[in-house]
Amino acid sequence: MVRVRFAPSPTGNLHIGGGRTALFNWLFSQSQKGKFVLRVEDTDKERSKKEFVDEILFSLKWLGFNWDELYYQSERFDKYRQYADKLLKAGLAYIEKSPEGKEATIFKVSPQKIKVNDLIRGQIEFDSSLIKDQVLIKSDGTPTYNFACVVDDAEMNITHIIRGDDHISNTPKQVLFYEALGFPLPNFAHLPLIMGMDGGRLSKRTGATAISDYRKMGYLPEALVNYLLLLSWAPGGNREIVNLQEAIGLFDIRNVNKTAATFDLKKLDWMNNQYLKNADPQELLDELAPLLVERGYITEKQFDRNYVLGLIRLFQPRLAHLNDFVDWADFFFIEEIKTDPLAQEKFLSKDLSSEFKLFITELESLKDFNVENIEKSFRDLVAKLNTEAKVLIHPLRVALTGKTIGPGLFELIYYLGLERTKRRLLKWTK
RNA sequence: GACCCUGUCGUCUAGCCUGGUCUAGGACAAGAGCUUUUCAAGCUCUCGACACGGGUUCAAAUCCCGUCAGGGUCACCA
Repeated sequence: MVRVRFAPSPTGNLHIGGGRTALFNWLFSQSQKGKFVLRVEDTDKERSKKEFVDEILFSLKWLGFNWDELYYQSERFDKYRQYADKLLKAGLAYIEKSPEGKEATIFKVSPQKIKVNDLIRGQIEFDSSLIKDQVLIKSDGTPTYNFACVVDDAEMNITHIIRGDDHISNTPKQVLFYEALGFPLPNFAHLPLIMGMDGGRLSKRTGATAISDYRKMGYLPEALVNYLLLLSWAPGGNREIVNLQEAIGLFDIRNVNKTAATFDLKKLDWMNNQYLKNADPQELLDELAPLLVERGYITEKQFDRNYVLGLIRLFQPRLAHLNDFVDWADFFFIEEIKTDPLAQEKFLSKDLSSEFKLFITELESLKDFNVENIEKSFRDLVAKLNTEAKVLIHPLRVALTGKTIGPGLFELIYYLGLERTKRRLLKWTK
C-alpha cells in the first residue's frame, strides 16, 4: 500500500512551492490508490503558529487535496527521544554537554558512500565523510528536523518521499538514520524547484508566494492546480487543460521533469481565463456574492439571483480574475457611475442630444424590450440618420457605463433596463 | 569555496531512455491580420530554441567526455 506524506512547517503560509509538493504527493497517492498523510512539523516552538496551521489546512482543502491522516510532531516528542536513546545505547550516538550543562544527543556519522535511487533523477551518490556529526535531540529536548522526519516517516510507514529539490542534501543524512535505526529505506523522488521570473527563488519580491494570496487575487483553485501541474509535468498529446481527476489517471512520477521551472503569471492568467469562461455561473456567483456584498452592490439577504447570473455570463469570457467582475460590472450596481475622463473627452465632448433622444424614443416604442429588438431599433436609427454604427455606439457605451470597454452594447442595455438607460442618456442631453 | 542537481524558443514544455520519421512540435507572451460594437474570447499568420567544445557513428537534440552557465545545500531552522 502506497503511503505518502506532505509535511509543512507552520512557520508561514502555504506557499506556491509547498502547494506544488502537496499536489504531486496527493496525485501520486490517488493514482496508486494509496494514502495521503499530512504531518505538521511544528517542532520549532518559537516560530510555529496556530494561525499558520489553520491557514495551511485551509489552503490545502481549497486546492482540493484531502488527507487521510493528520499528525503533529509536537505531540510526538517522546518518540524521538526514545529512538535517540536507542542509538545512544547502541553506541551510534553520543551526548554533548554545553557550557551551561545542557545535553544534546549527537549522531556519529561514519564515512561511507551513500547511493540513493531517486525516482525522478536516477542514482545520486554522496560521500558521508563530507557530512559532520548530526544533532538528533537539541539541548532543549526537541528533535532536529532530519531526525524527527526519519522517525515519523518510518513509523507512519511512508513508502514514497516526494519533496522539493532543496531536500536532496538532507537525503544522505536521513539514509544514515534509517540504517542506524534498522528501518527499511523508502523511495525518494525530488521535485524541481519553482523559480521566480527573475530566475531566483520565488519570493515576495517577484510576486505573491502564498496560495491564499492567489485565492484573494481571484484565481480559481482548479486553474492554479492545473498551472502548477504543468510546471515540470506534461500530460502528453500537447494538452494543457487537464483537471485533477483526469490527471490522476495520466500521472506517472517517472515523467516528472528534472529542470527547475519559472513561475509565469501571464500563463496563469490565461489558464484562469480558460477555467473562468467555462465555469458554471452558479458557482461563480457563490464566490462573487460576498465580494459584491462587501462593496455594497447587493445585500446578502435579497438580490435578484437570476439577474446577477445573467451579468456574470456577460463578463465570463473576458475575466482574467474572478474579482475583475466586481470592478468591470460596477455600473450595473451603482446609480452614480463615474465616467472615465479620457473616454468622456474622446466620445462625449460633442453634443449628441438629438441622437440620444431619438434612440430613447425608439427604445420606448419597443413592445418587447429584448436584446434583438434593442439592436434592431439601433440599426434602424443609424440607417435613418445616415451614419455609421460606431460613431454612436462608443458614445452610448461611455454614457451608459462610464467605460470604453465592456460587453456588447445591446446586451448591456438590456440588463440596464429601459429606465436606467434613459436616465443615463438624458444626463448627456441638453 | 566544497558537495549535489540541472541546461530545447523570453517562459512552460514535446522529443532524449529505445540515435535516422526533427528543415525540432505545442502552449503562454510578443507582433500582424480577420471579426468589428470597444475590451476580451475565437480564428489565421509571423517572430523565436537543441548552452559551448570535443568525441562515438554512415547519421547526434538524443550516447560519452570536458567546459561554461544557472540553481540547491552546507544550523542545536524546517
